[in-house]
This record gives sequence, structure tokens and C-alpha cells, in this order.
Amino acid sequence: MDRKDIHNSEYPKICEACEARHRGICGALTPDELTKLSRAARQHTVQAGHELMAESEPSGSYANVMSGVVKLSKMLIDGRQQIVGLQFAPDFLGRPFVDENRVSADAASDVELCRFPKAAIDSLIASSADLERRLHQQTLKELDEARDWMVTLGRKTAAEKVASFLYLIATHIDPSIDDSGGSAQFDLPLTRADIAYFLGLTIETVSRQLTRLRTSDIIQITHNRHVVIPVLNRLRDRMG
Amino acid sequence: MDRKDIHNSEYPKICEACEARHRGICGALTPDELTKLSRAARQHTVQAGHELMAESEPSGSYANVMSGVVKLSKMLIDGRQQIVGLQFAPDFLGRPFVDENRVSADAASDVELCRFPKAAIDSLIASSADLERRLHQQTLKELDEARDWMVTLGRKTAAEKVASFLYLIATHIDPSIDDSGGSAQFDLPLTRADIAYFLGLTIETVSRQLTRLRTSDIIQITHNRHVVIPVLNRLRDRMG
DNA sequence: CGGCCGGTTGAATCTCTTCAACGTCCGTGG
DNA sequence: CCACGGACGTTGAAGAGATTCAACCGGCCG
Repeated sequence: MDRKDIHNSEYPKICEACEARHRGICGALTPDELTKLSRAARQHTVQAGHELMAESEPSGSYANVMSGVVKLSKMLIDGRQQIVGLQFAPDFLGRPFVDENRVSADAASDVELCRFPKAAIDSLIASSADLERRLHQQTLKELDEARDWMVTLGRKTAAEKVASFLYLIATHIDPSIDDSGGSAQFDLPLTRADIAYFLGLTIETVSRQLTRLRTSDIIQITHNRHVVIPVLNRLRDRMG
Repeated sequence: MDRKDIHNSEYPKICEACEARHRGICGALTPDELTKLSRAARQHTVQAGHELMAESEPSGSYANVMSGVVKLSKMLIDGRQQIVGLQFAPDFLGRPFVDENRVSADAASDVELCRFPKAAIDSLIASSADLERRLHQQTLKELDEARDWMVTLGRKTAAEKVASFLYLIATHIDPSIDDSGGSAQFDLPLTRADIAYFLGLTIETVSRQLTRLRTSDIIQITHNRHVVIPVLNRLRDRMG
């Protein structure tokens, strides 16, 4: 159990500043394992709007999200679309055990990834119970988030949905959030269309509800994307 | 890896007929482990409508669902309710790693459970990678189901939601389903109110949509609960 | 400059909800 | 035995909330 992780120098250089080494799955690895994995890893950037993985298609790699926001979505045959999850750093991207993805993954904003060959992770999973544990816990977290969102989708009004969305983004993006209320500000990583896909609404309804929140002085919006929430608790009151 | 599972006699008697030994989590255990666990296990029945575990409360036990249907639900502070999952035999019930439940669990129909003390499972998880793997996979399955349902909640019409619900129940309950279309019949394990909570609709809308499916000869309903679906593919066509 | 993309706003429409009445089944108690 | 009440379900009419369709605005890129 002694991982000798006192000396930073034992970690590969590219991992040193990486959040995934602390809160992400790489935290489950020994310096040795991490070193081996880092040799197979490749960091790169994907521009907003580009696809990372396609629904119902095998994917040859996993990845850690290092920065930016990834949207996971599903489509009905007639094209209706629903975003079923958002991933932020240092979330793990990809589906262990099966070849086929059940969702498609797209870069909502510009996204930095650290990609691994599927085989590298799969063999690590087989040998490291810690890693499997970490992945299991991320899956449980995603399940919790999915179920929370089901309540939003099934039971909340459009106004409550938009407020819930802004709160979700604020708590995941704004580094200065301390949970005790206060204020927040950030750039929306999603277009109005993406927000609508996430909330099960239309673009127009999202736009109208944002306008309502703005004219009620709950939020300020500049340049279409930059949002200021002076009093988070006033937003929470509108979340249902 | 040799689990010596050729001779049935090596398994505890109460486990012999249990589905969880094959498709459920107990399939990950050696006969020895299973024997120890079975000593701590207690089978019992919970009547429809009774609560199994409360939201936001610690639960001292886990359980396998042996028969019947369990509904997992969440509530908003003002009482609005959403069912976020249904569990059938031989699903595992309970949340590893944390004390607090994130959902409440209620018996939708009469439910037979096989309960285990939390500590018994937790220590098995620590020592058996197979068990953790099995739990991880059940979690992944639940995540897939949750995301599928998010599409239904966010994007489908009331008519499509009800059709999707009937199809879900048919494929999970009717033992004669062979996936290749054909027909199905079963007793609905949920009341109209439960169906509404599951679909993000009102009771009245559910009732009206069931009537529409009935008058369109897609389904037959007798005694309010017994459903016959002569041609499953005709139902699928209405699922969106 | 022109056209496109992302976003906002308005008016008409439609779907689902709300409120209310009614029907059936079933267990209980007079 | 039958009357009563409650749980569950259906149906109708009116209303609210979200969608649809359309026009318009500003910024950006070729």
C-alpha cells in the first residue's frame, strides 16, 4: 500500500500538473504504473463542436478530460437529440468492458484530452483493484448525476430547468465557488442549442427563460456567453 | 480461477434456485464465500407499496431482488416525485462505499428480497475483485438505463413515453419474449400513478394514452392491469 | 459587402395539465 | 346481506405552458 508518492519527481513530467493524478483515475496508480501508462498516453486538443466518440461505434481509446466540457448525447432515429451527461476535468471518458459506446461524445467547448490506448487501460484494470475501484466510483457518480437530472427532465418547469442548468455549470466551472451561497461567474461552455438539448426544451424556450432571469436580476449576461450570478441562493430558490 | 462450480451440492441450499447466483452478483463468489454470505443472508417478502430504503438516510443492509419490481425514486422539496429506476430480479439493491442512499426504494409489486448486512458485503468487496467487477458492471448497466430513460423523459411525447414504458416492462417481465418481435403479455407491476411518476406525466395523461393504444388495437387491457401486446413491433413503431 | 451562425422576440398553435365528475372494485362494519 | 367509503382508474372541459413558425438583430468570416 506504500505508494512512495511523497516525492513528486517520481511521477512522469506530463502528469505532474494534471488534476487526474489527484482527483481522477490516475490517482489509483503507482508511480511505476503511471510511468508506463504515460508513455502510451497522448495529450491533444479538440475544438468545440468536434466529435470525440460516436454512438454505437467501437472506440479504440479512453481519455481523461484535462480541461473544457464534453457533452454525452443520444439520438432518436428521427434525429431528436438529448444530452445525457456533461463531463469536466478530470473525468474519465470511455466505456470499460465493452467495445461499443452507448453515447456519442462531443467537445462542447475546446477540450484538452489525455488519450490512452484501450488495451493499456484494460490490462491495468485487470491488475489493479484500486483502478477498478476508482472507475467504479466515477460510474456511481455519473449514475447519481444522471438520476438527479432525470428529476429535472421529468418534473421541473422550463424556468426551473434553466436555473438548475446555470447552477450546475456554476458549481462545476467557477473555481471560486465555495458552496455557501455567494456569487459566481463563468463563460457558458454550451450554445443555446446545446442547453436546449440538455434540458429537453427548445432553443427559443431557453432563450426566453434566460431573458426572464436577466430581467428579474437573478443573473447578468454579457456577450451572450458570460454569466454573472450575484447571489447564488436567489438562483437556487428558482430551481424547484 | 477454478471455482469448482460443477457440483451444485457445493452451494448453499437457499442459493440453489436463486437467479442471483447466475446472472446476479452472487455469481462472482466462490462456493466458500457464498456459503459464508448465505449464513448472514435473510430472505423475506415486502408487500407492494412498502418502503425498502429511504432517500438521504443510511441503510444498514444490501439486498438482491429475487422477484417483483422495486422502484427507485427521488423527490423535490415541494413533493414532486420522479421514479429514476426500476429494478427486477436478480438486481442488486444498495449503494456500496457510501452510507447514505441517494434514492428511496419502494416495492412496486410484492417483492422478495435476500438481504445482507452491509458489513458482510463490504468486506467481500474488499477481498474479491470479481465481486467488485460484477457490481461495477451492474452500475454501468443502470447508468445505461438511466441515460436511455433521459432521452425518453426529455424528448418523447406522452404517447411515445407510454409505449416505451410498456415495451420496457414487456421485455423485463414477460418470460416468453424472444426479442424478435412476436407478442407479449404481463400484469403491470405499477399503478397508473407510478407510471406517471416514471414518465414525467400526470395520471390522467397516462390513462388517456393507454386508452388510445387500446382503441388503436396496439394493446389489450383487462382488469386494469393485465396487458396483452399482440404484435410487439407495432408498439415499437410508436416509441419514437 | 453579403451571407451565415447564434441568439432574441412575437404570435399562433398544440400538447399536456388541471380541476372536476364519475365508474368500478373491494374490504369493512352495521 | 347490503350499504358505505376509499383506492384506483377513466373521461370531459378549460386553461397554462411550451413549441412552432417567422421575423429580426448583431457579430464574424470569406
